[in-house]
Amino acid sequence: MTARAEPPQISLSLAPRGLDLDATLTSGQAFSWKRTTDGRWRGWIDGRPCLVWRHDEVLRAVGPDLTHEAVTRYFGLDGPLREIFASFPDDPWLAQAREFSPGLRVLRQDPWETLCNFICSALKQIVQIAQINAELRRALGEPVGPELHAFPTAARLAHATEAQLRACKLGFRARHLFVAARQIAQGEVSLEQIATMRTFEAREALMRIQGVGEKVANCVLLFAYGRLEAFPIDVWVERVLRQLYFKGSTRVKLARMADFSRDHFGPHGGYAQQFLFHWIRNDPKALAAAKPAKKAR
DNA sequence: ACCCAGGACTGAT
DNA sequence: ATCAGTCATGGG
Repeated sequence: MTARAEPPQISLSLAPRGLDLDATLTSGQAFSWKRTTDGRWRGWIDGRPCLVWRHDEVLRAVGPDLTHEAVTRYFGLDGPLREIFASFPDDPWLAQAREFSPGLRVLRQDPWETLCNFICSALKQIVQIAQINAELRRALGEPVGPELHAFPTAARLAHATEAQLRACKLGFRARHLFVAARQIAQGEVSLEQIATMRTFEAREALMRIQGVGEKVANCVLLFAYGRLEAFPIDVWVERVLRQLYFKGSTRVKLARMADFSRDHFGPHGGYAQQFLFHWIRNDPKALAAAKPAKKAR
């Protein structure tokens, strides 16, 4: 404890009925959280810095202007979890994935930052996306404390130079992010309106943004707008589907896997997708099960 | 040295 | 409509 006066903070607690912070915050949906040396998590909820940790059955979060409602919503603990899980198919792979990390939750994050994160995600590893997020904050974000920068607004990114963006290790994604920022700043696409649209129209609107294809649109719908039916298929989920649900067939096309996923995993398929994604990337048994057949050499 | 990463865009069929 | 080529950069 420092002797200095603390900034005004609100402390709160809730019984989350199971929330695995480590799994949730490292599962490739959020990219601005860092684990502290004592196992807590520093990050942002609704644009406000905070510190989050779990003690037994209680989740604690501390940060200026933080509310119980905001934390509950962010961690997706206000949804009908029991109904969601009950809607899952009786499926041995999904069952294993859920068993691997039962406390994994789908977050509901800020749409703008989530959009940027996934525009930057193309052909990047999760750690690198987090690094880009940190660079953008440091270079262009509003300072809100020592070594603490908010995520830059669309207007700010729109007025940056493409060279500034490239300096944040964006590579070829710099142009995408730059154009996207201008589109949002000029109101060509409204992230607020998207919240009111049906998922299909919301997806089409998102895909009008530069750097946003079907996969990124689905990530934003799932991880920011709470559209649990959105089912992103990245290289990992494609691997799971192909190897475990299509018997390793090499010719099944992406569109068919998307159709299958919608039918098979149901109205909250995106949630199932997140269990599968985390499972295949972290459970050695899953990796072994989904390993492609050895190519003849 | 080589392959891969939570892909999207472009231009040619 | 489908399909290969291309786009930077860092990790394993």
